[in-house]
Amino acid sequence: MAVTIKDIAKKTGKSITTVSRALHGYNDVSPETREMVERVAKEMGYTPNLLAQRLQKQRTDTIGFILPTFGPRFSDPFFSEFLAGIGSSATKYGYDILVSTQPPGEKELEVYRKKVTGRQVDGFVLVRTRCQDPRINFLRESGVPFVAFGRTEGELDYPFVDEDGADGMFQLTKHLLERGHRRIAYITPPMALMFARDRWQGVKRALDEAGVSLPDAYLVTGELTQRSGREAARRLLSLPTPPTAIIAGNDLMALGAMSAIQERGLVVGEDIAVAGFDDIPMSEASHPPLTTVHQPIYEIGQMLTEMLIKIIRNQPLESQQILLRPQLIIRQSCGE
Amino acid sequence: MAVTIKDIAKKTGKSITTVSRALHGYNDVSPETREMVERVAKEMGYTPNLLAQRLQKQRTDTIGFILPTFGPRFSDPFFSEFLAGIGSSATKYGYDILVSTQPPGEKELEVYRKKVTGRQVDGFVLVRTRCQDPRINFLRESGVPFVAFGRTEGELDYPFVDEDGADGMFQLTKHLLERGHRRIAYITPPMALMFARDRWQGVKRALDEAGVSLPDAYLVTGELTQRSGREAARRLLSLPTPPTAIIAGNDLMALGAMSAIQERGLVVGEDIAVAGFDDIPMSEASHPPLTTVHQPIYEIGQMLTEMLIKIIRNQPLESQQILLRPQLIIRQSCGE
DNA sequence: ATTGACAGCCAAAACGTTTTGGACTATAAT
DNA sequence: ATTATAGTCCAAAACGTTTTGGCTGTCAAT
Repeated sequence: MAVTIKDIAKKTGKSITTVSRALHGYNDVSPETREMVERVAKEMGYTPNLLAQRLQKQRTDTIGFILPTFGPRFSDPFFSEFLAGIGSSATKYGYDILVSTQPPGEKELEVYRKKVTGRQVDGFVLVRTRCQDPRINFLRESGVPFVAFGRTEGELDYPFVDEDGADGMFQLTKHLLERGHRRIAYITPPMALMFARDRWQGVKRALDEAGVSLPDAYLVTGELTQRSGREAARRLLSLPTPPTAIIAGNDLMALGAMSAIQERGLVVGEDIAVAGFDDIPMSEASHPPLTTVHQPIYEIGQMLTEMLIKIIRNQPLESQQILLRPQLIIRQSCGE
Repeated sequence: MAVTIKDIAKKTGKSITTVSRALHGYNDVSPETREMVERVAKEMGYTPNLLAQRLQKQRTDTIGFILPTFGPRFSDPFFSEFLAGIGSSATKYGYDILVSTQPPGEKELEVYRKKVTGRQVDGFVLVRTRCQDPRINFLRESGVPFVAFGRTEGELDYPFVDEDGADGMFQLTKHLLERGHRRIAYITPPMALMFARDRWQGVKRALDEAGVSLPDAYLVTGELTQRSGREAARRLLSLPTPPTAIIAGNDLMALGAMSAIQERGLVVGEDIAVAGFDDIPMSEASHPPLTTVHQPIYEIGQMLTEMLIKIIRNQPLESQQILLRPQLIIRQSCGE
């Protein structure tokens, strides 16, 4: 069926060794032979069998990326942008991306292990790090190259890119405090996620410094989706003394919160302020446009991939831990 | 480094043949041997080298999916949901997904070709079909298994799943007509995309049947993003006689259009109606919630993947072409 | 005439599996 | 005592590459 190096050897009358070497620019084949081999290869439509190549070379030129899907309707714009970033760098360096979907939990590590020992990938891009992240321990111990988007608690001896969520939320919360808000509520992602804890630290610090307290009822947990943001906001709005400002741990939940406010007939930005984190494209187009903290997802995907490839290739890394300074994006959802 | 079948053979004192057969449930190995092999394999942490396995078996258990990325900020919630659907079925049947990013154009087919002849994938899931789609011609001719989300012009002799966009838009447009709208504008995706043409047919037919004409200036093209939807809507609103209703070819553009309307101080659903297509999660949470046509992206991803796997395995397909009947979702963006 | 250097070529091993086509032993049937 | 049968086992080939460690012939220098 598919044409192999053997077919070319037969056609050209050379050995398969010579064909292989001719195609790879070795200098122990004569120019005429090389030219002939190349011509025949092209004529016959030869493409190397990557499986065989990889088996022999003991590397896969493939990067693993495991999507932490929760439930069926999984539609986080975050991931398509991130994946596009990974893809752009991967393509640039001739790598493929092997994607699996696997919810966090029991079988998770097994998937990672299988991909590694099964020689399917050369390394991993991790995403959504948890405070105690078994994946990181596992990969660190087994010596598999990996990079992470996000940090963990404990020792940070692995390569990562992260945005300083504490600083971002600090800026954002301060912005709200400066605008006079004192009853500020926070919708947090599950605290097991490292960035959730991080962002919460930022909120907390800003409030503490201003001497503002946040009652227990003002701290609610959402699942990162619009739907859960809306439900969380509904609860907040039903409190005896509802907040005058709601900060959400990500934009999707902030947008959900906006819709909960609007369904009550209140005006976001006037009656109540809303802010998010991520600056997904949607946030610019919402009504009112959402005040948020920018995160360059696409670029982070690119950076991580390039770092990973360097690690795989044993090339030096100029900086193996990158903490990005967040940028506050002020729009109208917290008032004019 | 990694433990191979050979190591197990050495340890157990059996041949590699026997080890292989023991691990695969052949009945020509004694129960004791089988048990011993299995125990040792587990002890040593054996995982088969998938590269070797695949090279030998001449199949890859991998599905190819090539993301048609346009430009750097590529953040379409559509794709993460679709990918999650593919992933769920792929995992179920033990397949992996190989993802590449590649904009439509010159080098596109080369990527497909390389993945096939390089034995990286057993088949493809195609997405965003174009009216004249070179990918389909190529795959059809080379006999590679594939399934497509969407149809093309010309002969439809390949397996696909699609939602009847013409019917969906027909229903939607009729809904607007029934509500008294006569000045209806349409923001279309690029007409080279099959679903764009399809949906436009539906709009057109509804208008024709009602004897309503759509002036040239009311038909504008967007690039499927919020940003382009907003820009298109701005143009429409600046017309001497602006439309009273705007239909967008997808939800993202509809949401962009809503923001253009709101930035003019107009009220969506009262001053002007807006409708979209897709029913992405965002549409439910927008303000006002968007009237749209539902598309079960996740399920479509699943269906396509299962179809593809059946084709790869030469199993019969109960129906190889599926056209889904769309469901109109009426919310508030076209009035109460 | 020998030696050395070099250009051009190739057989065979290796990567880790699965499968083919037996071989061997013990027991049962003739 | 021979022949079948069944139960275990295995050597070798195959999948398509790359790499190792040669070999052969030519030419120039000694």
